[in-house]
Amino acid sequence: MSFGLTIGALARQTDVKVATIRYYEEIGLMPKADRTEGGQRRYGAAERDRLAFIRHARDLGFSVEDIRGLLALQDDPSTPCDLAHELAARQVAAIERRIRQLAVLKGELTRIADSCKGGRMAADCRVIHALADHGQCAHDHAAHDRIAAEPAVPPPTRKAIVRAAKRA
Amino acid sequence: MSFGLTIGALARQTDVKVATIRYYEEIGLMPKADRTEGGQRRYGAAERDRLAFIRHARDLGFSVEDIRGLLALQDDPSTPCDLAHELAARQVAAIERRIRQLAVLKGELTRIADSCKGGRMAADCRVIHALADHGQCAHDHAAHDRIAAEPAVPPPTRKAIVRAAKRA
DNA sequence: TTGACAACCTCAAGCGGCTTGAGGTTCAAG
DNA sequence: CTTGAACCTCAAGCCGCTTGAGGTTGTCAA
Repeated sequence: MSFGLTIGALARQTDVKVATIRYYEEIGLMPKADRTEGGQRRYGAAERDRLAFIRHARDLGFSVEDIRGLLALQDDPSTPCDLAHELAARQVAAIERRIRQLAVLKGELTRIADSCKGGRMAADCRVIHALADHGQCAHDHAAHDRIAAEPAVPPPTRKAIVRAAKRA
Repeated sequence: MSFGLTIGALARQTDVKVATIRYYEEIGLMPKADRTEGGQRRYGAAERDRLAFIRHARDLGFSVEDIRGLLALQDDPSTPCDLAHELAARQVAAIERRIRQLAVLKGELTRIADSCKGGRMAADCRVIHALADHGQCAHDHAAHDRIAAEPAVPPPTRKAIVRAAKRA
């Protein structure tokens, strides 16, 4: 089964950095790896697949906590997959919100920048003035919601997770 | 000039949290505030305007470091405003990139979620399988560039800034 | 067998941009 | 004069890693 992949080889295959793999082990996303006598990690196909799954889900914008849930599903394939759909749907909705927001911001910024073509002094610069006065804006805008969906159940703190992972 | 605004009143007027205002003072975005005899902060119109400027620029997605540059321009209105335009243009470009990425992600996720309508077991769930296998994806996707533009000159570390602000 | 050297190891701290909390002090109204 | 909301400082926490120091292992050629 095991190919005896080193952590570096695994990193190359999955395009996940070495330090990140160790981090995933620390927080319990990846299992504790087998070790050589000298203490170096060695991985097999199952670990590679799991890491690829994580990588892909991260690329799609899922939070680490979301991924914990998705991995639990994958680990126990007899449970219903409604959770996976709910997470996916929330993620799509969050992405849509974010796209709409960004479109508004882009319009605002473009309008501001176009209204003053540079080369003049800051005192007369429309960019500066527009930033100083939100009243000039065509829309309300607030850029800072996050993409990740908020979990229905308040999750354990990160410190708690790291600690739990260390105990286990 | 000074209305003698308390930090709480300023927070309400600008929609910036009290703790955030103190943080901005710590990192030197806001000047050290005047204090009452008892040591409480009091603000005037100039500070309110500056904070509104910061708030607005943050809403538009500018990083704190970008804002430092924009504020310096505002503080010295005889300098040319090319920097402001460059920052604005970079920000627009970054937003466009981000929107394109998110559109790809959304398409991918929607396709995945639609291909399996829930209610079944995780073993057969397309969402789970699609996450496990990037080969099923219609596009490459990597969600994790940031919106903020990278500065041309490597900036001082954050710690250094906080320390410098404390010395001053 | 040995020596070089890349790749590995752990542990601690850093990044942005705030937020939260503990534990204490000030201020304005009644 | 007393209440109590609002203020103060300082430290630590949040996410999801990344970086760095300082030391050890594994592999290859000479």
